[in-house]
Amino acid sequence: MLNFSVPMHLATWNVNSLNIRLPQVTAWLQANPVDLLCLQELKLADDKFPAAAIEAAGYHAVCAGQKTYNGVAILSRTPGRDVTRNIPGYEDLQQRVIAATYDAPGGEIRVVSAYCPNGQAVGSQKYEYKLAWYRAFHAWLADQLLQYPRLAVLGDYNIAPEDRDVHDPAKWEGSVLVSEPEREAFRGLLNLGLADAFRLFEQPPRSFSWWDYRQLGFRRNAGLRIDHVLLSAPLARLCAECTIDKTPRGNEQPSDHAPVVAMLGLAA
DNA sequence: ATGGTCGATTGTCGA
Repeated sequence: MLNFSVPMHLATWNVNSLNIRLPQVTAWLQANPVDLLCLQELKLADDKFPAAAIEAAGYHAVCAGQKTYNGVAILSRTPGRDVTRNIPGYEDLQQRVIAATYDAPGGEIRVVSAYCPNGQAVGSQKYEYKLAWYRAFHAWLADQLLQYPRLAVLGDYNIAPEDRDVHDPAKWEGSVLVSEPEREAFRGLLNLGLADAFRLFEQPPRSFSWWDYRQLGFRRNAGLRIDHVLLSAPLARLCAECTIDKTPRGNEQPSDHAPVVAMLGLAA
């Protein structure tokens, strides 16, 4: 018996303003024709979403935007359905979550694009908001997993899960993006049965997805790995590769984040 | 040395 496998590429990229980064997004898609791209930090309202340019690039899109801050989208080769915006039941004016369902070989896949709160500083109000938001996110993902066994949650988690995800763990110890309560929140998602796709494979040491614009962060590789692809067990079993594409971080006028790409080998 | 750079906005905040 022959077993056919169809590759499906899923990606996530915090673009830090889709207005500024649109040409880089379409150029990246041309060079990396992924099946699905989750975007974060659009920083534009829904009526300003560049739908025509995205369609011209060959992608459908669903988005949950707002002026100035936050905003998420999912670009896809095939249209999404059953779109969910925000975390149901969690009152929040900040547009941080969008989810949709996609047809794929072997059955439908549920995809979440998330821009998790930054938290600003440990002990701040924004930090407390971050931890509360993560509790709501956790509960909702538990429910999503019951409805959708094939679940992929991609985005900017604003958490570096382990010290090997930090360029200078001593310097960062205990600070926001790295603190133990945040890492505990991240591990809580893994304990739902989600796998960090990047860590399913051997990876180059000092692999990061975000570098501060200041202090020549990228040139010094002074970064953090805070952008993640989490996969439910049925998808994790099919995951054959997960990589960070540092190329666009070297562009002129880059986003401070790099895209993360996961490849699934789906049964035809 | 407590800054530094971006983006959205036009003061200053958020990251």
